[in-house]
Amino acid sequence: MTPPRLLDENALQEREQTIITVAITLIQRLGIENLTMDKVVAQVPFSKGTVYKHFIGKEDLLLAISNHAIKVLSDLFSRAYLFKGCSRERMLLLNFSYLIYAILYPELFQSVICAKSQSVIGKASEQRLNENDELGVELLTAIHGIVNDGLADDSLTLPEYMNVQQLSFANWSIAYGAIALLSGEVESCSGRTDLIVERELFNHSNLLFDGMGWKPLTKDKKHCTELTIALQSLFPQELALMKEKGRQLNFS
Amino acid sequence: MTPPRLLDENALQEREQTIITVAITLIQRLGIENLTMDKVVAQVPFSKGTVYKHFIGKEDLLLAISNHAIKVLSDLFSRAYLFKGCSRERMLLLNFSYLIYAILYPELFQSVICAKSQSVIGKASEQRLNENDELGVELLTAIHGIVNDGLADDSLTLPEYMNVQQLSFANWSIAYGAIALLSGEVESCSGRTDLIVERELFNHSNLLFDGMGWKPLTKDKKHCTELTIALQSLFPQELALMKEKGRQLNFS
DNA sequence: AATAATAGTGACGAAGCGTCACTGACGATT
DNA sequence: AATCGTCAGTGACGCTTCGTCACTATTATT
Repeated sequence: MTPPRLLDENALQEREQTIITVAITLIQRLGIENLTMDKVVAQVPFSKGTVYKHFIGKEDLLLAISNHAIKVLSDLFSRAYLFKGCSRERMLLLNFSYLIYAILYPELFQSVICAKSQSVIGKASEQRLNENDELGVELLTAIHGIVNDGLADDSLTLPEYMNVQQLSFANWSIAYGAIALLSGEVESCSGRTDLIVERELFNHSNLLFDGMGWKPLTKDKKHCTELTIALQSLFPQELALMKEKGRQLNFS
Repeated sequence: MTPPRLLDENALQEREQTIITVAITLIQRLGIENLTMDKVVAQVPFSKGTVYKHFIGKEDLLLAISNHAIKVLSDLFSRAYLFKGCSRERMLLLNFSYLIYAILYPELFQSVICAKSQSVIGKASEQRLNENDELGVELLTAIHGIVNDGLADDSLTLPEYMNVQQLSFANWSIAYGAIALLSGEVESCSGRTDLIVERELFNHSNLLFDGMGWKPLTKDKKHCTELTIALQSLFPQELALMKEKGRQLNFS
């Protein structure tokens, strides 16, 4: 006997996306700490059992949200990667695309961070973890690409004891540090009076790039107005959205 | 009538410390995600009600643990601050003291990060939040101090658009980024093959310091052996403990 | 119509959090 | 010595959340 095929793959995907979207909305409204499966189920046109067909548990759903979030970020990264400009400028743009993302979608940014914790990873499905890995690699690809371009046109030289991966990671790491500590309503860093996340990200990036000898150095060229223009051309919609939120980037 | 004084302040403090210690042990054993008040109560010689006299909720206990953790870190920081050496070397040492801390006490490191989240902050007691602020400032004091020493002896000059606080924060931020992404068993950063936290921390720190123009620059002096020696003299016990754990620092 | 296999449901058990009505101990008062 | 008032301490209980599973509904095949 042939087992009846009642569910098409497409509808399944769609339903999964519905659940994820609802969950993200709930996180926006109530905060990630108040997300419960019961609330998700209540907001969704199917029952608990069905939701649990898609996600083996709350943590699996969280990781799915994180994966969705990484896809959104990935899009911003690739725009920075494809920008026509010198490599150093593009890397700075990439860092700022990360910032824009963190400001515009704080709930997504938070989900990704939250999903890194052992408590989530330990309970998510194998498949979703694999997807997470792939997406992570995809993100790094953009960074690697820019570093490689810098090496190719000689505006950047590898320090003797560092390879491309390490340089790329250094960039990711400093952007992550500044944004995680300063962005959002997270009371992350006491004594952080007068610290403005976009300004610090700008400064940290330039200090790092100067330290790498990534040309043009700050002493030869102020990257400030250039960045403003590039951001405007690359992320017009996003900046407009931020303006609506009453948030404008300001690095003087 | 005189209200009977039956409880002395000292015993209260001691009891609170007992609870905190037990909770930390539980976190070590079971992971922070599996810490429950019931388990703490079961391990402690007094009842739930009494525990809740000290901590208004689970989150309050978590913040108390975080505060304890910061005190431990503070001690390491001040040792780095008091080291006899040039300012740049001391700042590098401070960053490494942070790393040692993260490796030696991963549960404390994790508690601090965890306690930054809105879900914890929002439910902790006012008093404990104040203590947290003070401790945070204390931490930054050591960093500020080293930066100021660097400025005083002219090995470091403020970039025109940055002040002491910003420079200090830059250092904190890059150390945080590297350690948070690479240290511990947190599956934080996919595609992180071949990244070794101590080596990357070493590199990021030096790139940043070079970018700041903090003398002596890497091109004039390899800071590698110097760091090894200083670490051995400042943190002999800690390094020995790490060795016991089968973990040695390796930045080549 | 009967059957078989899958899709979907929601009541329920387990576990965790935090409360509150109660117990008991001790000093003060009579 | 008896009574009272106050406060430390207790743990059973109510509430919420998670995730399961026995059951119902739906659809394709015979």
